[in-house]
Amino acid sequence: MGIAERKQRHKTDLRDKALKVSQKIMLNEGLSALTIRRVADEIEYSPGAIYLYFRNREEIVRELGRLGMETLLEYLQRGDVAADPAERLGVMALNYARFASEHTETYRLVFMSDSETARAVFGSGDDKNTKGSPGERAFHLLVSEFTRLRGSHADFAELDPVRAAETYWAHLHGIASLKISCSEFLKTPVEVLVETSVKVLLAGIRAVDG
Amino acid sequence: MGIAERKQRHKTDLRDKALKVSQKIMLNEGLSALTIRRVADEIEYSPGAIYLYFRNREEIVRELGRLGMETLLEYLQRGDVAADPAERLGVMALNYARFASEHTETYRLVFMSDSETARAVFGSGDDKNTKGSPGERAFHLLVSEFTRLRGSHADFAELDPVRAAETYWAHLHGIASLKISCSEFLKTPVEVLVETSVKVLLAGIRAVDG
DNA sequence: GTCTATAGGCTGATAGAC
DNA sequence: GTCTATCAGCCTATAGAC
Repeated sequence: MGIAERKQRHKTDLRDKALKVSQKIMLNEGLSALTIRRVADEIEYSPGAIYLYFRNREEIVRELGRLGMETLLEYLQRGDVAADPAERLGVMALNYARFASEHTETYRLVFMSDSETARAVFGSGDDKNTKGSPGERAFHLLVSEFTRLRGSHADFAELDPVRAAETYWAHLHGIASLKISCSEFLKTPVEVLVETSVKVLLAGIRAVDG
Repeated sequence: MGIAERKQRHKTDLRDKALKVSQKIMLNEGLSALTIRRVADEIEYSPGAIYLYFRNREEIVRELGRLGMETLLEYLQRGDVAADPAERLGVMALNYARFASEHTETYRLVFMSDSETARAVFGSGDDKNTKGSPGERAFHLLVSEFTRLRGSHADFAELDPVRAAETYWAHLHGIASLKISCSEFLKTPVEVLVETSVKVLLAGIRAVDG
């Protein structure tokens, strides 16, 4: 079956290559610069050939979103260096903001465009993956950290982990996305905003739910 | 000069008419359905005629954003019914979320697209308007409310109004925009999220800055 | 089977007739 | 001031060459 395998390999190679140049185009020139013709040019094939590997442009974009969410997951998991749950939440918050600033177009694609894109990233992706989509796993990281926080600090005994994670996420997303779309009007630097917000949120959750 | 005035009136009438149908199209079918041809059809003129009243499609979109921000300003000013600064901040938060859910496309346009749109709305708009752009005035409402809060409650004596307003805004924007782009994955209803967030933020600010 | 070339239908924007 | 005709660009999708 060497020939069939070689052909299959050739096919996935070309698909991967197309995805890589798509990622490069999005990073350097923004999502709107990502056109079928452009991708085809870049990998030196005709526009029509792209449709052998992707159903349409949307599928390329969705794939880029999924890849981006895996990167975000990696960023968040780096928070594991800290020992204390509260401290870990702080590190995760900074890493979240760092991801948004280092992968602006990806962040915009996943979290700031229409719900369909988000659904593709959060909704059950591969059938094989029993752990859920990258997006779900990223959110679960937050939830489990709040669960640990509840267990380790008496002040947080009454905290609802899912509710707290959503509040936390919403706040971080607010900072990250305002920085992207209204940067001139956020006078405070993002890092400062994130760090004070982490303090404020944890203190507030302790005072309200504790 | 009656003739010139009549012509001028006719011109502004047509421009207003074009803006109104544009607003309607954006509301009902989304911004992507707003095309020059579509607007022209609706007001029963040829596509080329649109360019007599607007430099290009971008100018129509910008105008829609500016009009939307004036509406947001009205929503926020309804918070004045409450007597207490903290209570007013709560009402403003709910009205902010309500604006986002009732004017989703406008909200997305102003706060979730590229910085250029935001700049058009926040940046100094009309030369005549000494009070600043609608966006700046909306933000100023928040700042002055936090200033009043600082003056009226000893617990908030050390609060930085601008910093607090940015934190507050970021959080509200986070909730509103996640609801728009990732609605399936916010399990908690927006109103609940906003109300608990207001409590958490005020308690947190009091604990940290107070 | 794989890929090229091209058709057909959108879009924004402009030049020139009337 | 308005319209028609048109350009250039994007997209999807497919017939047919190799």
